[in-house]
Amino acid sequence: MKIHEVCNRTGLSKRNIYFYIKERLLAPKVNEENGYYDFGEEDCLRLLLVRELRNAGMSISAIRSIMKSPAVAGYYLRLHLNQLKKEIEQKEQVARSVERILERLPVNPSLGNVYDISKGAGIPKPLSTEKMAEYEAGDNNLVNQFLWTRFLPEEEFTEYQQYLWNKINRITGDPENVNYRKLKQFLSKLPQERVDVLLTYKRRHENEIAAYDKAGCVGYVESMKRTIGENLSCDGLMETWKKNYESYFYPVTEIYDSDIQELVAEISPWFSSYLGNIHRICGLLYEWLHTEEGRLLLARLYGELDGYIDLEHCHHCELEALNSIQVF
Amino acid sequence: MKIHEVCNRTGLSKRNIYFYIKERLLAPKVNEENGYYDFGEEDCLRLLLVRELRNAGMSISAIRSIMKSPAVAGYYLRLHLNQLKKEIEQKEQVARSVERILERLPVNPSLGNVYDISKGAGIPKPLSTEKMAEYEAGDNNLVNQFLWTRFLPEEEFTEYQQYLWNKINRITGDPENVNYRKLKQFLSKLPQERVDVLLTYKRRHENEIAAYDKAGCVGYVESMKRTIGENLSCDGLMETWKKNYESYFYPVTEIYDSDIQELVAEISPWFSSYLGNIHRICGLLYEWLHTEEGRLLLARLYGELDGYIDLEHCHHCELEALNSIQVF
DNA sequence: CGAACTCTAACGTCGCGTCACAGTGC
DNA sequence: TGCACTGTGACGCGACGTTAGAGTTC
Repeated sequence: MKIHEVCNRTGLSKRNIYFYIKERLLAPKVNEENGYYDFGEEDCLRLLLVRELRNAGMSISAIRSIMKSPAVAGYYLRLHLNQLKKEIEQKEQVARSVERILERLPVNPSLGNVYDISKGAGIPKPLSTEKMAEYEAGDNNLVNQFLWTRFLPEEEFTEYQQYLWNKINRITGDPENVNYRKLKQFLSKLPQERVDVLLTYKRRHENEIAAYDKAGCVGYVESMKRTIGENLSCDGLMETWKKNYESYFYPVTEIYDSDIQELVAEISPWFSSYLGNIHRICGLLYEWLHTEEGRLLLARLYGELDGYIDLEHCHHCELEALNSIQVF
Repeated sequence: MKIHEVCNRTGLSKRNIYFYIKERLLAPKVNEENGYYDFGEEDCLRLLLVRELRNAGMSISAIRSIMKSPAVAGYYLRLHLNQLKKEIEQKEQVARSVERILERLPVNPSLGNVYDISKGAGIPKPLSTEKMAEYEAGDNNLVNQFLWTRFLPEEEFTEYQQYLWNKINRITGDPENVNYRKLKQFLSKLPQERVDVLLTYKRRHENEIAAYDKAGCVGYVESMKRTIGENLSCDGLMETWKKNYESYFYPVTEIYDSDIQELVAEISPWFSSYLGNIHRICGLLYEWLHTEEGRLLLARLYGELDGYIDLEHCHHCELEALNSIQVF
């Protein structure tokens, strides 16, 4: 299919389609002889989807993330919804202020009149990116999208599963919840590529762990011993760890270790498997760290991460995070 | 005052202030010796006002119009309010659609899933500038701002005046009102500079007419004879007239000639004077056109403007408009 | 051979932020 | 003399629209 037909079928302009190609939202085949693009059905589908998401006001970069791995669609849609709500609230405030100005404005005002009246109308400050992050970055549902959706079953929820999912969102919905607030801030400051990398890496990696049998778990423990040792020697990684410990690693550990894990496990057999295996794995590693052989690594852990680790309080999650820190 | 202090007092950045100077929102004095700006109190006031209006989301060009002639502030604020309301409505529709998508989205969707669900969620088409113009460009209050505010008294309204003004807006608020709809479309298509020129020209010109005594009126009639004769010879102006007759000149004539004029005259002594004088002037001119001497011009009027004029139906406004058509 | 088509590059939009640089004041 | 300040110009952003031009197909 040549571009002309694609224009007809999608309603997009040629220039617009070229733009999306350059932005890597689609990569149609190229006819080597003349350099023409050769569009297929999937390219049309992608373009139509891009148009829908653009109409919804999503940015090209968010759309690119979705096109690369559709699994993150829920996360970015939820994020976008939060932003939309904030913008609506902002515009409504502005509209009310402008109405107040119009009510009070004399017929032939001077600049001073206009200023005095505008100043008194309570026009809000613009939404800066900082404030988007600093204050509440939307509801906690976004964090749950980030944490759990990759584990959830692919088929439509049963009523019970829906009930459990709603319950999770209700329990964690409290805006005062410290761990969720920290994660919200963390996520809103994290550049999009990093979010994508985290989400896709975690999905793949945790599914691997969920699929291990006992031998697999033991093998993984061995690799963790090596990897954690290596990571401890790398100053850059240790700095990353310390910098993100308060805002990411620790809150995630606490959330994984809270009552919520049971609810998620009840929704999702995958998460149940993951939970069982990661507990077994980290338990083995923890025991080994307290043997003669492991004592050296344990000492290095507490030496390097002075204050930035708490194995007694909750050992499994932090060890696994230390093992996977390269993706950061 | 140098720029550093202005930054402190206004909270704007240096670069931002330079930008506003380049955009002609203020023009501080320049020290000829070293080329430094010398800001005064009024410059600070202008900057503060600009910041308020920018926070309200107005464009630089609209703000420039207001800074040049604060009298148009009401018009542009009303216009901006209409746009805000449309944007809010649009965003709310989008937000509802995104919520529907999130409800229906499976946990690990394919691109096809995302597309099907998005398509079914009723995401609205983006607001194009054409649609802003083509459909209703907001409420009719904007048209009343355009038509009447320059006549209204500068002091705060009395209760009775407020009552009359509300009544005018109520009477003309019907979205089906043909003349108002035409004017709304006309205004929304007119570039901003043209709106400014029209508003400021009309304010000045009509105040002049309102101030005439009898001799002034007679003198003005003489000038109208000449000007209309000249304008009739100019093909460009005649084309302008015909092009805008249906969308502007005729609707304005009808509105000026409707019951509303009495309400405005009751609010505004200025308008009352203007109305009396323009009636007298156009009456004299109309009579003259039916004398031996004026017959030639009358014939040219009907010859040139075949179908685009209707002196019998409402003679005063069209003659005056023909006289002032150069501002178009 | 000419018209219609395909691709690419470059500039304009809007409201600034962010350098980089040259000149000035204390 | 050094350092803070003043001005100006250029580039960047996001999502394209709009030419302008070079090459290709029918």
